[in-house]
Amino acid sequence: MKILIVEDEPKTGEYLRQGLSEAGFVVDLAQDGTDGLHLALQGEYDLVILDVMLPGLDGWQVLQSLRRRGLQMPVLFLTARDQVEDRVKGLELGADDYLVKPFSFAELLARVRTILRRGRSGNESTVLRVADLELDLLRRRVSRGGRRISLTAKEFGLLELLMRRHGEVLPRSLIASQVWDMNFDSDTNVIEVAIRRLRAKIDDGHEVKLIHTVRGMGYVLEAPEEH
Amino acid sequence: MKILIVEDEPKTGEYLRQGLSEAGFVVDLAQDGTDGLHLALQGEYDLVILDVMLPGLDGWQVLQSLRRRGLQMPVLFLTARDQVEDRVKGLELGADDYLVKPFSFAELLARVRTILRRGRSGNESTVLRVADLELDLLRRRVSRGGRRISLTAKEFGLLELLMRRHGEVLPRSLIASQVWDMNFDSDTNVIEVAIRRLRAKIDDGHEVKLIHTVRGMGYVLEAPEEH
DNA sequence: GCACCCTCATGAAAATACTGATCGTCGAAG
DNA sequence: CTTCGACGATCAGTATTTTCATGAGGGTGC
Repeated sequence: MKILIVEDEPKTGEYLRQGLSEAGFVVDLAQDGTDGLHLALQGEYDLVILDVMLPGLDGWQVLQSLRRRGLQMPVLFLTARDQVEDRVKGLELGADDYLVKPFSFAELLARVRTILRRGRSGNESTVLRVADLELDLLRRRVSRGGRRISLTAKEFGLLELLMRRHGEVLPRSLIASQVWDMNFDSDTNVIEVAIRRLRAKIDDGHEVKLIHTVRGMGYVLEAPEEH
Repeated sequence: MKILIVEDEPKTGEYLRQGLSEAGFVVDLAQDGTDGLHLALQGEYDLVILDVMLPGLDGWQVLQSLRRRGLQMPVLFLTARDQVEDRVKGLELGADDYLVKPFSFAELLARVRTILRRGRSGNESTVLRVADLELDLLRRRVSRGGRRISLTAKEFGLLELLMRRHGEVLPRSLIASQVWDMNFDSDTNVIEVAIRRLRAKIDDGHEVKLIHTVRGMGYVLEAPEEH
């Protein structure tokens, strides 16, 4: 899950980035409306968190531009205490929720999780399952065949992506941009290495392998066909 | 399921009413203690949410009157962060649980559901248990394996959070916002230090450790897997 | 003065990235 | 059908970076 934060105050922005990334999200941070809009237009975010008070292009203009260009990702906006009209305006423009500053990080996290869950048609569960492999998003735990497996943060993020889109072949460039915050830089093999480590934990010692390489295309996680 | 909210601040009350009714509860709202008590005495509520700071008849008096007249419905009360005595007092008077302001709506909802699920079960509800570790909210005491452990206020608050959400990995920023009132402060390591002190009291000298670090993600309290 | 809780500095450990070598697989050509 | 070449995948070992634990020092409030 990838989140864009648009917040001009560096300290707040940095803190939000840090906190959300501990909570398992991939986070980009833009310092003003123009940059924010630019990034958001790439369309690769699952959620945008938008401060309304921004120098230059303000929060509504960003939101408006996004919606006008057909981008439908959820938007959570941050507004000042007594600006009640703000929230009405924001919701009219198509925001999904708002938070009044100052807010607690716990509150933000709860909202973010609610919004992201909402999209997935009623699936209240925090557990992803493929065959006998389970990944619990909230507890941040993974198990296969009931046996607990401990993963590092990157491994967890990678597996989460593979499981969310299981059955789908994911190109390396996609993996690079979702799990790492990099645009594919061909002279590194971080991904191969990460896949290898993940395989060691997930597939080694199991008859049925779940992670498969698709030559020239990428990787896919799926339970093999029955015969 | 019918809930009564007693809250004098209109904005908060309205917010709670709205949220809970969206969640599928039937909700009544009283603006002061007298009205609240009056409504509650009709005895048709499954839960009462009670702000302790009320003009006129305060939360305690309402709670006390209810219990004295034999009404046993669960009561969840709302208290300020620094009023530790309030929490004890409330539990002593027969409330079922409390929530510290400011809280997130998600938190409230979770607490409400827990209380309604378990029904009214008196003082048992004031003790949190994980493995051989016990935390008594009412007496503000902690023990492990029957041996008493004395904690400071911060340590107690931290442990309470960890125990309430045991099994869940808690990001530092979440901990910071819940236990401290630090919402956007990143350059501090209070949490590491507090965890260390807590570990010294909870885990040192025990074979099974309950507090675990999850690198890059946060901390979790849980009993290790059995094999 | 005594708890308590914060900050700071430092070292250790873990996670991650990089390097370069080897291995496998696929397709083209014989 | 077989062989060979090339590209990508895999792997181990090492370097680097990030994160965490820890002990000490100092301030604050009761």
